Amino acid sequence: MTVTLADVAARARVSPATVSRVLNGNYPVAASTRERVLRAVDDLDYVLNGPASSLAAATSDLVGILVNDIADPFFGIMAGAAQTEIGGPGDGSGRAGGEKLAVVCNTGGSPERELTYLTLLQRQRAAAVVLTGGAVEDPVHQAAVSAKLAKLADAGTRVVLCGRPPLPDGEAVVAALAFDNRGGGRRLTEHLLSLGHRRIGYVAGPLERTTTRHRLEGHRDAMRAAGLLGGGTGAAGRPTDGYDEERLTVHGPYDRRSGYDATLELLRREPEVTAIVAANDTVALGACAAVRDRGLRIPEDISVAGFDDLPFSVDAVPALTTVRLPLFEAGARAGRLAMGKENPPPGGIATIAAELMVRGSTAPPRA
Amino acid sequence: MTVTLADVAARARVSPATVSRVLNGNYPVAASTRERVLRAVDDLDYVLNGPASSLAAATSDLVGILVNDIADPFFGIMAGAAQTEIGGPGDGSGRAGGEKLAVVCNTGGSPERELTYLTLLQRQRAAAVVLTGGAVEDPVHQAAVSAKLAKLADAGTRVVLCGRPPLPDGEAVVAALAFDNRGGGRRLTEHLLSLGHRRIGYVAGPLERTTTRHRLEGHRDAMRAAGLLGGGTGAAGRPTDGYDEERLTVHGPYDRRSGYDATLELLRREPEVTAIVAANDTVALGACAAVRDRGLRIPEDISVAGFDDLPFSVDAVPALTTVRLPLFEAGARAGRLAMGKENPPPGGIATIAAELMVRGSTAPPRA
DNA sequence: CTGTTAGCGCATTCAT
DNA sequence: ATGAATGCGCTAACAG
Repeated sequence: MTVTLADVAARARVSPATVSRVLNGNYPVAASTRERVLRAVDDLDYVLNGPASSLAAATSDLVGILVNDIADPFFGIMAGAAQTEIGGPGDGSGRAGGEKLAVVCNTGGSPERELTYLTLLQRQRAAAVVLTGGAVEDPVHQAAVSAKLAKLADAGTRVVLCGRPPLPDGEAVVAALAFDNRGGGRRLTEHLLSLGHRRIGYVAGPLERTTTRHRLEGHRDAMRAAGLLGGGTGAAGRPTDGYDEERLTVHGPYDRRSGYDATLELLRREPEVTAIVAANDTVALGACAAVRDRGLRIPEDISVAGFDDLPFSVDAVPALTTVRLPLFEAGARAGRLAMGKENPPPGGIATIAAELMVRGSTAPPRA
Repeated sequence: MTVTLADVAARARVSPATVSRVLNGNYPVAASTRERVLRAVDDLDYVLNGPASSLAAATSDLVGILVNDIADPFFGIMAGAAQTEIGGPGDGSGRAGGEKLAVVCNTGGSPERELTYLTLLQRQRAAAVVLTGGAVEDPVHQAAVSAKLAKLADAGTRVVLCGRPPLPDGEAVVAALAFDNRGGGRRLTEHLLSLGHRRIGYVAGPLERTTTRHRLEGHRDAMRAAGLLGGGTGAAGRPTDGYDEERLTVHGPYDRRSGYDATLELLRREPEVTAIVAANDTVALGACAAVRDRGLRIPEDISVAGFDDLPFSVDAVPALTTVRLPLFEAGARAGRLAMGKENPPPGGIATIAAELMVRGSTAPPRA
């Protein structure tokens, strides 16, 4: 019923092997016979059987891109950029030549689903896998992921990390592109400190996420350097200077609502807060709404800052002070790395700079 | 080197067929032998070979979700919702049982890439395909897509449309979930008219897109009913009542920048405009920025409205008047339809209602 | 309930 | 430059 390679071969009066060769283009074929074959393909409307092809070749043209939340532009931008590099521009014929099938898989931030997708990709003998965004820090899960990635790499799958810190045992990955979340977080808080803020509330992301931790650490680095914090991360705790960091930190998911609720909570705990730093721009938007609903002005009464510099942040009112991450560039680079179109950075690890964007949502505190 | 089903069979002292049966669970197997097989699978760390399995079974567990722009939450929300229904909750084992691999493919709005992805999915013998968002109206391309979908359906792939109008020849699709873009557009403009607006600028989406056309038609329906428009779509043109619709309509992509630029252009063409209707919320955000940059207030000087009611719209300042589309619900339903978990609507077509959300960005024009 | 037997459709040796 | 033959790893009848 369905037309196969043999049918094409028969119609073109060549052997199946020859058809295979022109389709894959990895082998010299006389121009005339190629023409004949191609015509037969079109005549018969033949479409290669992917599974059969993958079985015989022991590899597929599938490339998986894992994201934590597909509804979040943070991931959408990276994934889209990666897909651009992987899928190729398309030849316009719709015939789908040597293209890779770049597909994005939404883990929803769930470790189980991440593992499941990885297994599914492994099962499909994926050509490459790109993991985007922060990792869950649970040691058991991390070990499981590392083991899975090692197996994937072993089977010839190229593994690339984008916006995620390198693996403890980085041998399995082609490259890791990590954002400088810590440095960005530090510079953002330094900016607030330089404006004169001292009581700064922090709406952090979900617990046990590398992104959350690094941004928060950057914030606390800056606070500590300003003498506003007691014992630092991992250091022996000594009494804090007037208020403790835990009280001014609230954790929650990376969404608008979390920013809203957490900000109300911070305002309740510490009415004297003059600035709110949010885990990311989406959270910051929620924070802004909460501040306004409490009848306070931004930035006159309270400064608010975000992270990522998503496209909508510049249109917020007032425009959001934030930390810019080159999401598109990083995603595109990850895509090229996954395709072997670009050489990995030295040591397989690259840290991507984060740039402070000062805009209207931050200003000196009231006297 | 790589462990196969036969290895598992040998270790469990059963036949390969039995292993296959426990793995697929579609066949009665004694509990004791199942245990034995499962243990062997774990011991050997066996992972099913997807291509081989798909080849033999003549179907794969891949489900494709096509989106126009993965960086746009409009698509991200639908795709994420669909994926939730398709991927299943994950069994937590990471072993990946009878799961489907829901993957999203980003066409970037390009007809060629859409076709390419469809071919790739066809090649993979995908179990189902979900097409989201508006379609390109070019007849040649539409015919090509229809033909491709017919072939997919023919090969047993379930095709579902989500947020896209039904195909002319709808036989190929399981179901089409269409948004009532026209009705939503009409009600939005009626709202503005009822506030007293008469000179309304329209920032439309890209040309030749169903979504663009339907929303614009709804707008013009309302304008015409109010006697503010000349000859309508397809009707014989008669002189318009004071100004022509073309002059108050600017087309552009569905992005922030388009909204910004188009709004400046509208303001230049017709300084007396009292309201701007944008193709969607993202565009509306750009429009707001342009209005402000021109020194005008929202909504006192100019009202602005969007479409979709994306999560950030309620946090805009002032909150955006818009038309709410139940993106998540629609995506989830499309996912269930694709999995055959839900019965198609009568005739395979369902129109999904759009709800007007009146918020702070619209108000009566100045006297 | 379990084993045996045949392919699924293609890529790839090895010849020629 | 092309053809012939082999097997990739699994599922699906069919037996039993």
